[in-house]
Amino acid sequence: MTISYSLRMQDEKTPARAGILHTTRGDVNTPVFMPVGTCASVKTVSPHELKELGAEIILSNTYHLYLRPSHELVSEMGGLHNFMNWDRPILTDSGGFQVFSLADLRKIKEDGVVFRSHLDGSSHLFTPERVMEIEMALGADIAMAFDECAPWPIEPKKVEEAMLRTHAWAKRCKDFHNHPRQALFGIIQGGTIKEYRIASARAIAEMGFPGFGIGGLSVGEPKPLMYEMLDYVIPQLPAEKPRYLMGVGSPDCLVEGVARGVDMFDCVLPTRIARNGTVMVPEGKLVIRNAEYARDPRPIDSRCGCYACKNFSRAYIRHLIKANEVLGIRLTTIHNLYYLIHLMQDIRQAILEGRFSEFRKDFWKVWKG
RNA sequence: GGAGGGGUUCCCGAGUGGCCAAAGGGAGCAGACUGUAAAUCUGUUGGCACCGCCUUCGAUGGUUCGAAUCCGUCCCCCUCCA
Repeated sequence: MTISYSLRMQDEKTPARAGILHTTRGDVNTPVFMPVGTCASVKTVSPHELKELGAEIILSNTYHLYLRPSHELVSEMGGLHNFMNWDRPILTDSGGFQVFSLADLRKIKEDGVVFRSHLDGSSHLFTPERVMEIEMALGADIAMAFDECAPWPIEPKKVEEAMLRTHAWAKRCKDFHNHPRQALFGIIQGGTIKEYRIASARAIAEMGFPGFGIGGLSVGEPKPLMYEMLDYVIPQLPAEKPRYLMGVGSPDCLVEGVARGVDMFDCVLPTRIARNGTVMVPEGKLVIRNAEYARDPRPIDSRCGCYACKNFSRAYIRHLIKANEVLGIRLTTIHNLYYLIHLMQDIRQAILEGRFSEFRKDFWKVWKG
């Protein structure tokens, strides 16, 4: 077994749980938030800083690294960890999300997906087998199966097609994958249809992956609908394996995801909104670029222990953002990542101490959205 | 002193009789952002009693049904020649 999950504490009132994900590159405490480094870099922050922020595992992307600099080059440079100088666990997404996000540049076929490169227009066929080759070459600790992330809203027929294709591809990924030090996670689809979600969870669970991605959510559907889907999916999954809610990362969704039994999350939200001048605070978000903070001497959040909050005022950070100084987006990125990583630490602690429900209640008392 | 060019809405800058409250860019203000084609994108930026009216294109006086656009005078800036 390349990866295993051990449960430390199961919440009594909810499916929430705290555990440890054991990988060949070390343990990861769950529930965990994984910062996203699509192109082998968590935008604006160094691996050293990521560690200081408390990041235990990060995400990278098969499709983007395949296009540039190419998986062969990464492999030649000693694999992804060596290439980017990150010695903790890495999870690579398969390119399944790009089936959704680059919808105008791809064509789905039964055998795989033909992408037209956004870099130079060239065509690239992504089959499950090809994706496995690329992910094995990159050498992350966890690889994701190649799936079809469907948009929302969409006709039920299309949801079913995407789901069945994802199942077929998951099987092909599993049959092809043979990296000795890399775990392969399957991905559950099924849109926002209860029957499909349950069927997909069962089908993927049956294939015996060491962990499960819950995909196709957080693509525009209302949050309550996403929560509802989690309520259907999680009970179908084996308790001894980790569950990963893909692409979810707003604080409220993290709390509610954990409350439903999710162990892992990733999201570009904290890093992206940071670059666009917004920071996360317990009340929700604070648009630091707005004029009301021009003369605000306070830190982003006086309760926060991050480097930005320990050293700089809102006025200064706003100035940096407005002036397009890179330090500005670095500080907001550092703050947002710190906030989410520490939110997860707090959640873990609450679960371990048997007070998760109170924690959740307190979170919602403060949260304004 | 002579010759030429120019002064446009916060800034740069287009417009040379009506379709002009005036292109475009910048700056400003606000919104969006959830497995990253994103330091991106969208909206907005004279006033108001806002499907209409008022004020604005250096100043002022004219021509005209109608002027940022044409004419007179004045003010200011730039280039070249003395």
